[in-house]
Amino acid sequence: MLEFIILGFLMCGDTSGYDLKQWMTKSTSYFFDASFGSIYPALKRLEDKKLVIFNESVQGNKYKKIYQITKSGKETFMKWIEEPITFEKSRQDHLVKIFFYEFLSKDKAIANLRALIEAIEPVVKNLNSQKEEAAGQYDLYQFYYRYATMDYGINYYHFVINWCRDMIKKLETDPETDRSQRFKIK
Amino acid sequence: MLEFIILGFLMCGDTSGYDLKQWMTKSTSYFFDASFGSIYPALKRLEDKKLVIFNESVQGNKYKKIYQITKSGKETFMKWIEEPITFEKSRQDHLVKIFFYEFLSKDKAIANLRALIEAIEPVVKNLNSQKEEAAGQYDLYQFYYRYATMDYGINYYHFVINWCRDMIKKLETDPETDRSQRFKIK
DNA sequence: TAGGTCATGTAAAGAGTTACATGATTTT
DNA sequence: AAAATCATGTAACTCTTTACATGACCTA
Repeated sequence: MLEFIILGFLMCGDTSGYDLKQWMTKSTSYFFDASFGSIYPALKRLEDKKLVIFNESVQGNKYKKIYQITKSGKETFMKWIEEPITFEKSRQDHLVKIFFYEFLSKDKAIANLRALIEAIEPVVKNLNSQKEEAAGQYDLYQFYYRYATMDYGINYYHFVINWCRDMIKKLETDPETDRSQRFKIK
Repeated sequence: MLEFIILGFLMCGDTSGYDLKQWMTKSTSYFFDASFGSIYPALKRLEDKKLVIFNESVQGNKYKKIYQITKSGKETFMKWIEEPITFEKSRQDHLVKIFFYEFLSKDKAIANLRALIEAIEPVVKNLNSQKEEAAGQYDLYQFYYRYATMDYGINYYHFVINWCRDMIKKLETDPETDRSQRFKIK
């Protein structure tokens, strides 16, 4: 997966491993991210397979490896992008604890759900400002799909926040939902 | 994470490694799943830490290890469940290809988006019937949170499907969105 | 001149899946 | 009698992060 994403970014223009990470942080990190510890070895593998080449850019004593996609790399990428999208159930770690919230007191459940909302809110704000920034810089038509994935991200976060809010509301109005007493450790 | 989920299931009652997997498939697989290759070693680790114990259940020549949570296991679980929910950006693999769909022809993009919808639809249907099944068997109040997470799943899938439909509609009505010609391999 | 950022890379550890091995029991 | 399912377990592999190492450049 990571190797294809790198090829995708290189389809858009030559860049370094370091900058690749910056691009990911700015544009894909809300649905896909990678650390330097996986990016650099991935570039090495792509180089071994001759899907990318690099040119050393030296400025003073500072050097940079500028990677470029090869013809074979472009073909590999196009083959991948044309294939059907495989739908994998994605892990939603925040649901795991909530699934077992029957064991938590209602007050604590509400407090933790509120804290979750507060943890998500800055992420949406960040994504919103990224979208606005992108709107000023790029052509809406050419980057149609990127805008769409950003909208996906924003709406997905809103969905999670609204689901939490709904839950809090129901917990606050229904006096029957605290069953945690049953499970007190004896 | 897996170890805590196992403790959570054992909080609800004694069970075997095999049945643990069945429970996960039925109730958490749309946001968390694990294979036997991770469940059995996890049970072993929990046993080493004395958070669970097991009793051998022998019926004829067939044996089963029935695991039970210990007092220390319950305390470990309760400590975990009370902690704030950490929000991690979750990988949404289906977005990765779409992010780069500027390189795909509009026709192929639409076809692949339609295929994605068709891949998600049976998953929603499955989750819907699970929810109905659960509604008949369990107390709505006691399993309030489980219903809520199922609703999350169903609504999340609907969200993805609607986002894809919206995209298809926009692609079909707007003649400007096919820019893939630019990127043909020379 | 100290601390932050730029820039690349590696080693170890973590968390998981896939594939296999084993053998009993149940279904067709 | 064969095939599917029940039931446990291990070994190899994959993919990833974290932590570290190195060194240059930039800014307060």
